[in-house]
Amino acid sequence: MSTSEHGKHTPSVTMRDVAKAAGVSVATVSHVVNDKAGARIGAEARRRVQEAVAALGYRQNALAKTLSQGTSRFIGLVADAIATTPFAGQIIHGAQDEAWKHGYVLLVANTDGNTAVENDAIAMMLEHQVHGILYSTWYHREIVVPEALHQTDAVLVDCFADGSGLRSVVPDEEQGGRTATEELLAAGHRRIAFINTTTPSPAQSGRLAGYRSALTAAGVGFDESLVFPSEPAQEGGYAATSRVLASGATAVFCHNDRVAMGLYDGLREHGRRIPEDIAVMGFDNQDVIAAHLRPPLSTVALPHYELGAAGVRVLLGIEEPPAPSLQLRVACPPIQRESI
Amino acid sequence: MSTSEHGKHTPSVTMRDVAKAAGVSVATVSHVVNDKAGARIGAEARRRVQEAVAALGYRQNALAKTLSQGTSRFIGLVADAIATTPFAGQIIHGAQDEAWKHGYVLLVANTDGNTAVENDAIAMMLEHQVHGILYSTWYHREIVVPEALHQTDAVLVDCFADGSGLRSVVPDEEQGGRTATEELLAAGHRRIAFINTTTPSPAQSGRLAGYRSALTAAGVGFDESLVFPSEPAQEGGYAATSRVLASGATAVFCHNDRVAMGLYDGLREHGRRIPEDIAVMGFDNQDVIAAHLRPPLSTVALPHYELGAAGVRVLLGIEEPPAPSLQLRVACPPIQRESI
DNA sequence: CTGAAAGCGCTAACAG
DNA sequence: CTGTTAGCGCTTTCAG
Repeated sequence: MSTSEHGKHTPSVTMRDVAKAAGVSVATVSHVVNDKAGARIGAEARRRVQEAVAALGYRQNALAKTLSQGTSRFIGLVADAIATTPFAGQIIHGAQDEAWKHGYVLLVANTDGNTAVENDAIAMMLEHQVHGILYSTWYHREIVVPEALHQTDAVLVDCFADGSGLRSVVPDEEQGGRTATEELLAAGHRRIAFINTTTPSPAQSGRLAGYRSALTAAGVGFDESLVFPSEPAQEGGYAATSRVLASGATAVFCHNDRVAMGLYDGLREHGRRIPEDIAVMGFDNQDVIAAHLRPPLSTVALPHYELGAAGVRVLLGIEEPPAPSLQLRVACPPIQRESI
Repeated sequence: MSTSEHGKHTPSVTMRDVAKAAGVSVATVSHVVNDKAGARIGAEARRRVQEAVAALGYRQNALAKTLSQGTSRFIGLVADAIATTPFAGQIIHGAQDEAWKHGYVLLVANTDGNTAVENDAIAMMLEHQVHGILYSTWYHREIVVPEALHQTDAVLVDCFADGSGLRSVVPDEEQGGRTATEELLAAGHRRIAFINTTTPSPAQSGRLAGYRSALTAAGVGFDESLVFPSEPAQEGGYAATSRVLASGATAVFCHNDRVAMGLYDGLREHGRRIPEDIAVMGFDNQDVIAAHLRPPLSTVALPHYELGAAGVRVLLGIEEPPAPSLQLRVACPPIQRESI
């Protein structure tokens, strides 16, 4: 260790240093390090520059570059809850991968849903000259757009705000509900119960609509008495067990994996085997749960990674949500395991 | 909508614009917007500047500022898996909150454990003049440090590399194991089984050491035959059930919550009630699982949020890991629920 | 083919 | 108290 403390702090080799070492001008260096198209640089000069770069360990200063070009390579991601759920992480992951792919870098901020923090976060991103902002929530819902968001290009991820004029990317709840139901139908079930959440949300109405449409399309018909309300957690699924059993259903589509997990418990207590006696379908594909229940739970995945990735694509103008909703709906694919 | 497309793209009001509008120089503007200590600015001038700022909607350009000051406000976080687990998100969250608190901004990158990506990520961060880098893994382990990391200030989070000279922040596995065991001891148990993982890791040895020391300290003594090997997932806990039962233990400390979840299943099949017939203690406090098992699982929490936060504190020199290990161990607190 | 020079938006002495 | 003036590291015409 030559330096004191831990700081290997930037001896900062600049372009000028490289230029001097290579015996050329900074303009030339700039051209070779950026592989400028229109710039015809002599083989000899180019070689000398490259050698100098290697020798000195030169690295561009992305900030200076941004300043001089006037265009930044940052994309901001403000989330209401990075951590409350395993899901949020996937959104970050998808956004980061996609941003990276296009040469952008992600600036993240967590706000815990606090409006003041939210505004600060957005302000900070604006000061950093972000190209745009991804505003995401950890579960699909309608939001009221923070005022500050309008000062830049923004796209909503896993949330939406009708009439705001903002583009958004959300999971296709209806298609998801339909898919889940179709899986059960395909296994031969005709009497399919649906334990739905009592919380009003796009998930509640969308999944129900999907369930209904799949049933109808299969000529089975929708039976109101087969849908059971429940809080969207283990406790709710457990509590719904006897009613579901009493309905004579041979399969049950649960609003989410946690409900399914509770139902598993209830079913077991009633001595029912899954899937022999009754099939169970979840929703969300919450890994820690779904993949490890016994039997592993068949479910439908919430495409969080894709939401994040699609968010940056929309922001960069690579993809365009259809008018008039300006919502890009991304599919929720079925995950087959052993509960059907 | 006045502008075409979605771009409210930076009309960019600069300091010069403000200066002109306020009839002062840019230096004056700089002083008032930064509330410079030593700068005595007349009340009148200050007011005019503030008005101009408000009127024009001026916002600092953080990048230009950085460039001129030579010191950036970025902290990089490179993670091997942002999303694979609910945990990683908490590290980001903690790091982000703490960084923010000190006026820093988090730049995140996910590498999926891919070395090439890792180096690119680090290079990118260096180009952005980060103040330093937090290198984190999603489970506590020893790593080999990417070469590039040595080119800046770095601290390891949830991992370590003895002899690398790098400071790290890790969970205190031993204290965690001790705490878990003590909870069981406090409930009056004397014959306490331990289902440990078969995977060598700081968690494996640390939790065992803690279990052992708690037992010894309580005068109960360590009994090798009470520790059962298991893969660290539901399946392992389930499989260990009969052996555990045969041992006559009245309580069992599981290597993690997932193992506990599997054990719950096994115990139920054997007709044992928790905690009446046998007490169960987990580890990790994996929310989706622990809080919603029936009965809710008592466990010990892995302090991911704190790891992230402490990581930035160490990076900023606010906290200093003790030599010679250079490891800052953060406590794993017990979470009491109803399985004991 | 290559170099000089003018900025990008802001800060920091240093003069007045 | 406030304005001038150099840069920070890089890009980008525009000459040569």
